[in-house]
Amino acid sequence: MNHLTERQKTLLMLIIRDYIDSAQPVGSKRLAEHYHINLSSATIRNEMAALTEMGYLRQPHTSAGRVPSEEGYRYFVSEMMHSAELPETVQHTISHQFYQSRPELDQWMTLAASVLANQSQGVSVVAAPHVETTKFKHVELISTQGRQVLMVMVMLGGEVSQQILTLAEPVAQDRLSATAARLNGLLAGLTVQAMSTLTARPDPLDQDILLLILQDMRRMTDKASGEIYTDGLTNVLGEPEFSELDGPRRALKIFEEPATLQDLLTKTTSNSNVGALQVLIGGEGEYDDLRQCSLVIARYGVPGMATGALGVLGPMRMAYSKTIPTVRFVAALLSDLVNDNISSE
Amino acid sequence: MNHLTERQKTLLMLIIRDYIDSAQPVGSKRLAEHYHINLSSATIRNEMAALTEMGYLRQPHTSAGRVPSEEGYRYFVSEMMHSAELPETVQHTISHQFYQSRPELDQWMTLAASVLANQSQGVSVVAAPHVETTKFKHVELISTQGRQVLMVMVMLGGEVSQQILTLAEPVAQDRLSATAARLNGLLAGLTVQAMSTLTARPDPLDQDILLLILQDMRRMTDKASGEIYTDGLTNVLGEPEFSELDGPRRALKIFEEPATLQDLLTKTTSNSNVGALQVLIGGEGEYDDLRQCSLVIARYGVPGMATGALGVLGPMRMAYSKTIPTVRFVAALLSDLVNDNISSE
DNA sequence: CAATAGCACTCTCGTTGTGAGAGTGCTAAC
DNA sequence: GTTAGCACTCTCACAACGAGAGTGCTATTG
Repeated sequence: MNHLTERQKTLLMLIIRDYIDSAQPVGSKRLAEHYHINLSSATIRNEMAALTEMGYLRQPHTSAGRVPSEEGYRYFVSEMMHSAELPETVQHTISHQFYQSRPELDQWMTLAASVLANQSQGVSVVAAPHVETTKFKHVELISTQGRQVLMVMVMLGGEVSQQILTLAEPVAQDRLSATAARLNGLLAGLTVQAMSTLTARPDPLDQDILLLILQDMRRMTDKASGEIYTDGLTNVLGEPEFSELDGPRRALKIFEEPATLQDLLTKTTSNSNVGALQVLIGGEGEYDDLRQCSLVIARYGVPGMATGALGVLGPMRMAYSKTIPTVRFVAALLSDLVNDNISSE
Repeated sequence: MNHLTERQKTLLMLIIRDYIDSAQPVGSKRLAEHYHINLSSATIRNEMAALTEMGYLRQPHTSAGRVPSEEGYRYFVSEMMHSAELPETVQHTISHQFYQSRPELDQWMTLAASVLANQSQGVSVVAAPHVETTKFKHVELISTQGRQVLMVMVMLGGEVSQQILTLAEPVAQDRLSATAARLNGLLAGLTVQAMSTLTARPDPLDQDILLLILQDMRRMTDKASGEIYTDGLTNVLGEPEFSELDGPRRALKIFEEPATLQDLLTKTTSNSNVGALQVLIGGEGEYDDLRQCSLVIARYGVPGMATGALGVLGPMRMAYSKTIPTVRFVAALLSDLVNDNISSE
């Protein structure tokens, strides 16, 4: 595959770079003039023909400039992947924001989404970390009124789930506290699997709550990760390809279906390790709604403990050179934060 | 102002109705043919000229049909306001969804946003109810690791706030529980005001936590309502006025600035009672970004206890006849739910 | 033999012109 | 008061056309 001469390589890079910020087909003459390569337009034409032949470029119609093909972008990105680093000043600014925000998960998620969207000028998606082997830590039962009880569950990783239960009949706070205390002793450190093998509790209230806890933990394990945070929708609305075609507009529909989004994030990153970046260009033939878009995703967190995914969606000609390092950096940052949050346990 | 003859009235209604679902200027001939009024196109023209004179209609250019002006929409809406009711079957379907969902606030909010968006084909906004006189009920302190402590606070209305604290030094769960118990006894039922008059606690940990509780309750009171839920963005993206002009596109920017949205919701509904609907047409001269849009808002909840706001944003020619009853119905439904949730206290 | 200059060819795009169609306002007749 | 008729205006869709940009190919050059 990699039978490109050095000259073809730089040419291809230039073309893609130019197209990314002009959004218009780039021709041989323009290329020869704007960038000081010591080549005539004719030579460039020959090379361009070759690159087109090889599938890296495409021409919208006979006499227009060339436009990168998906293959072209892919090549471009693979070059970009290793080299690019976010400028130190930007790194500092971002870290600073994180460390001075309130140390809560949803603050971090929102911030991450915001940073990604601003830096990349695309739409950002951040999926909260999912504790992979959820272990029970603590439950609180708080009577709020009549028959309604607030149940707050804490997992070992710090994940919290709250739920309002409606009991068959009113129960005093004393009895609730006693039940909670007994269950805390019994369940501390257990996984869902371990819990399901327990024998029935003598006290019927204990038994009822136990079942609810089990059910809730299953629910948390089932949905791959918690919530999804998004930012930057308006960034992309202005792009030329979004105002004309309605192809890319369909892509935005994804953001209204959390389930689909979840699926996409987890599926595409499940086989990649934390720290590795994945770039999905033009839906890769699989995702029809993303035909004209690209997606840069990374998994973050502590493998085996808690991981989440985050990424940026944009037009196929998105500013990869900015997006890729940003995604990588934010993923690393969040990994650190998650790690700090878990490690002492 | 209301010097319209009966005939002008029906004509105006017909024109607006037609424009709402055709999105095209409506002419006298079309009107005479499609709807069986016993009038010739010439007569209709005369009436249309009169309506234009009075400011209810407008013509994009000399020889095109008429288009409703903002004033026209306003008239239309005021007629609609009282009469319209949601069909019973739809009412049942919606109620059903609510009563079979998990009885949690954020489930309800999400559902409300979804229902509003689907029914009205616009963008929905739902602001969680804000407990107006926040009263403390209960606090739990749970050691999660080292120096970090999870604080869960429950308010009388069932509102919950959780926060992770980092203490100066590790504290055992026993001591945390004791502190929580003491504070629960001390603070139960108090408002922020009442709390601030308390004298300092003897135990330094108690005192620290007390301050944090106070701070957190202030935070909850300050931000007018809790979170904002949104749905249906893609509904509106397809509308003709959104694909051409970028005026309305700016309106969507609002949804990325929770603060602005908050402001809009609270400001415009603060002087109206729960149950009353407000329709903002074309930004009413105040909101520049909403120039080409309309907004149907209602306040819901239990006045004096906990109220929130909800609404639908759409193009100026939105389906008011569906949106208005839906907004009213969902507001009433949420009011009931909030009421049920609070009343027994 | 790779690089280049030159040239004929192709395709898009913005402009201009034109005619059909839709809608209006006005006046005169019912 | 209502309507028929008519002249007028304006938009919109379509066609023609020329400028401009870009290409591929071939002959020439260092």
